[in-house]
Amino acid sequence: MATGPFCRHVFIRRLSEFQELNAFDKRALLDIMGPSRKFAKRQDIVADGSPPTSVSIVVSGAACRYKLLAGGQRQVLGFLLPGDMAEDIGGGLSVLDHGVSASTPCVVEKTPRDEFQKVLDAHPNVARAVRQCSFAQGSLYRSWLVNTRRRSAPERVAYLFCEQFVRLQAVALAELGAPIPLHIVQSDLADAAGMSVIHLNRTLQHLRRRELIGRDPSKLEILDWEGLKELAEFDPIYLQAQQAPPHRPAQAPGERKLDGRELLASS
Amino acid sequence: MATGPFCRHVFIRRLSEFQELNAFDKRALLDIMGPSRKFAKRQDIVADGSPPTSVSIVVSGAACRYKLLAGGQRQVLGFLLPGDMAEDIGGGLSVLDHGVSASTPCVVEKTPRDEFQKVLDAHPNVARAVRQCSFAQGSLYRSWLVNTRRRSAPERVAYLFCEQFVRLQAVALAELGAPIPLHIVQSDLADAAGMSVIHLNRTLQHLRRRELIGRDPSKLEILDWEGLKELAEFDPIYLQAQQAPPHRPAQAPGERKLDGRELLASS
DNA sequence: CGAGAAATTGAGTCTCTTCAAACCCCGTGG
DNA sequence: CCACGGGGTTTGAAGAGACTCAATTTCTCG
Repeated sequence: MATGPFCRHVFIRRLSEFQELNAFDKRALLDIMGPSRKFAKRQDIVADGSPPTSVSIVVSGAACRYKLLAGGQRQVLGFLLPGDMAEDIGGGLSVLDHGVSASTPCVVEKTPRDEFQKVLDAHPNVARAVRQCSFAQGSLYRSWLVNTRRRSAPERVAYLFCEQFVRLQAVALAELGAPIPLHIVQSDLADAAGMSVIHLNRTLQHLRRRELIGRDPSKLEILDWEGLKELAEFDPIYLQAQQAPPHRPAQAPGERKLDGRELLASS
Repeated sequence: MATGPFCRHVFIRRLSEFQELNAFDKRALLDIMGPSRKFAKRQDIVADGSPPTSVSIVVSGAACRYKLLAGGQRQVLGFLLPGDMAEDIGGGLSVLDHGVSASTPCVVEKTPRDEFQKVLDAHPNVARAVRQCSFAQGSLYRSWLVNTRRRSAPERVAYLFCEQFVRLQAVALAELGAPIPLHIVQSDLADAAGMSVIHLNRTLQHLRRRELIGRDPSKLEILDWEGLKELAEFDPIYLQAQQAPPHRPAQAPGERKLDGRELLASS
């Protein structure tokens, strides 16, 4: 049964990290999920300036939010991993203020925004979960803001790696010791860290020389997690979701809380 | 009557920009509003690392979100104007990831977080409005992220001025032609623009020489709005709230929509 | 009127950028 | 099988912007 505690849908798993959902909540969400669609590397999942008529949920692969500037520069605003939503549900803007494109091949589900809105109105638990998601986003933005402006190039890059690793770990896509198949090109990384490709390259060499990361440019291998965290002043608190606090509306019979172990195991 | 269309509470006016609220919604909000409290300039309204047990709403004055770094540096993450909320309501974090302090003397209302949560669960309109507020926050963070990393010092500062002006205008605290009594010290501005005070000072002189802003350091006088916008590549779309779209639940009798003119006039 | 805070100026240094070019890996077509 | 080509990566060198340290002036308020 799709609404059981081991629900496989990555989006519902994500929401459940923030807020316990009952069977009706899950059912309602599953009912409105759109068909899944594939996106090739570099393809836009949602274009900057398009009207937000749907909500896109990344099911697999990685994507990035970005903004192009007049000078042709590109700033990456964040990465999306499985379970993340691309658009704000019911955001006030009539058009999107940034684009989202696939960093690796992606599978995405698009749901009409109105359907989603209805579920939110009818299901306070879901509304809470989405609210918390959006606050978590805010927290992420804040950390990027600090990181991007206040740290040196090596620290900035180290920070990105730390964050990426922890987030990947949370969706069971990475673990310490194993190299992470990050198919992100240096120019993407440079756009995220806000520096030129040349400087990014030199920065990577610096991190390699300090034996913090591996030498293979095609993947990310963390050699010294503690050292990387220390260099980046990385503190993962801001990434941690409150562990699904119990809640007000009647709980559906047979439901129980997922613990972290199960969440990872079921993916 | 406090719940009428000309409701004077700045927070309800703010929410109404995003989402039309009925009399019950407004009543419920007014009922839980905490007592107002004064904060002196520089005083913490909420401290970094404190548990988010309440929701603080700025009623008058200006405040800023900030984060202190290990090196003693401070990054300002955004400014709060009347009607803004300091904490995320029901964010997943067990402690705040940043502090909020008064930039000018402030009046703030603190409401217990749980009360707020209950209103959100029971009032989908309010939930929508808050959701949209939080998305608007996200939009603001994104623009800061771009601004902070991709623009030169004069552009960055010009951008901050543009944004501040438009936001102040939205709450009827500023208008073109009149100098704005911005009691923000240069060190705050420097922390927001992410540069040293010295460099900020030189940047201001640069903007003055170009006759974009006035020479008085104690207030912000915009001499050439168009020029400032152009320099900053400033596009205010991201600040615009959708103009209170009509909505689903039954509208309370006697209620009608506020238009922008009335909103400003009633403040 | 004095003291401290805020704003301003000067000088030297370093990070990061830009421009330019070489390199390397890998898939393609001759 | 190998030259060709192109994206991605790496290297070199010069210059601009921003930072730090240090000192001076101006403002503001008790």
